Amino acid sequence: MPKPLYLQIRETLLARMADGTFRPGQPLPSEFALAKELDVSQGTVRKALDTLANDNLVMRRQGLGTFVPETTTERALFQFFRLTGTNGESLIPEPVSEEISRRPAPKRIAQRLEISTSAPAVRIRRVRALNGVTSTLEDVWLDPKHLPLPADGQPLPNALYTHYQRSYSVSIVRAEDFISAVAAPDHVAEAIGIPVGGPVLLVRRDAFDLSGRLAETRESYFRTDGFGYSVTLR
Amino acid sequence: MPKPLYLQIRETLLARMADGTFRPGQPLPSEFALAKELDVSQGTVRKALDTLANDNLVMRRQGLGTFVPETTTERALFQFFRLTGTNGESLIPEPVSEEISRRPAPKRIAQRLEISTSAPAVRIRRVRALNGVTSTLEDVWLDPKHLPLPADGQPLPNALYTHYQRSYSVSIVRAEDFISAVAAPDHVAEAIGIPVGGPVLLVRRDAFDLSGRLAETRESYFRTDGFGYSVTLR
DNA sequence: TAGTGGTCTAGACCACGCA
DNA sequence: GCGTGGTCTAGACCACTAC
Repeated sequence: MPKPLYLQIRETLLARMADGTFRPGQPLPSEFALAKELDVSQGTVRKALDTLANDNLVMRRQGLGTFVPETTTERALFQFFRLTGTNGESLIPEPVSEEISRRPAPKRIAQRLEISTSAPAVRIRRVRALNGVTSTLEDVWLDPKHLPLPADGQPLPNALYTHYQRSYSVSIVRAEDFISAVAAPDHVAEAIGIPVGGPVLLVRRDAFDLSGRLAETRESYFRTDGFGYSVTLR
Repeated sequence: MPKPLYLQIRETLLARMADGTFRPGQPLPSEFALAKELDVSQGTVRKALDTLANDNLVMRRQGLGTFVPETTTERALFQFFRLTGTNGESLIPEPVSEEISRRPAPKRIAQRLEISTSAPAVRIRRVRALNGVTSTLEDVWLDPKHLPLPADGQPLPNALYTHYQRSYSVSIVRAEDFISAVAAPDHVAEAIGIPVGGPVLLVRRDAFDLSGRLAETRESYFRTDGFGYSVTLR
């Protein structure tokens, strides 16, 4: 019992995005061109493209074409940065400091990255501000075999996802967040200017690329006076 | 410049769900029947139904029909209860205590419900347990003109949304959560057995019905040792 | 067997962006 | 004016459910 045609087409198109045949920012061939090449009707190609557009995996613009989305800074912020002000206004994080190191990952991180605790992993520790107030410390962990990351000392873009895509052709398309409240550890409290043990939001995030592979895992601490994590369920 | 036909059909069908012409648990007329009645092609009705199904506003089952979803307990838990264990397992809240009262709402609540701070509102204060551990206290606030709610002393179902639908034909279809970390206030700490001032997750939720109207607002405190709020972004 | 939604096709016309 | 995606239609056949 094979999958429906349009889902097979979807997989084909996704594979071409993952392997670089279709590149971010570039248009896909037109519906008719794809239909002819893949030997199905234009309506079936359309249905495949519709499901992809629905998952934010392509962007369609009438009169222009169907595009592989670029992980622009705006897009990364809009799609994946869920912190808003108390009234729902969006916020833009401003860099305060960052530090890249290579070190063995703690067990819980190593497990998520599926690497050994003795192998060195890349850790990016960033402190950022919201509305001018230093309010977040986050540790991003990467498997260097997958995302080697730049030499130390080189400044990172504010939006890492943009950088993954441009430098390594890794497009982040899905993130799973696990949110809890914890007492601020010493280094967090110091970095973001709150009392040790004060309540902070801890967001553990696993981010996945086009092929469904885990690309990074991060742990972000936020002070939440004046803002919070917003999400809509339907 | 009128809306596309299929969106007009969508609105028509939504209106019929909101006004009770189509009732929860009941099937809609078939695609062909709707097409004939509304004088459009079956494909257009299908497209309207597809968008509704995509938003979880109808449920389609091949060979059976298209149904107005019932807010079953399972559905309410699956769709709107985002607390999971550390490894992502779903959790089922068990009632510990509840107390219904009518009282003026604090200003921030009154503003969200769009009622006056002097008018009495309904407050449901519930304490619930997860995995046998008392871990959440939540205050649900209602506008009695919209959802009068049962006489005191009468037990409430564990899932309020089910009750709203059965007793008042109010179907909750969308919720907006705003999540922060706070120091546990006295009454929360006492209720869920943690130290006063310890970190707890505070989830403020606005829940909306089929017609887009705010049906309730709630503030839930959770201790997050052993579980957390899970969400997937794409 | 009858009726439902699911897939697939084919073709017409519209709205938009651009040269 | 041309090519793109967006809407709408019509009809064929498949897969599932109920009786």
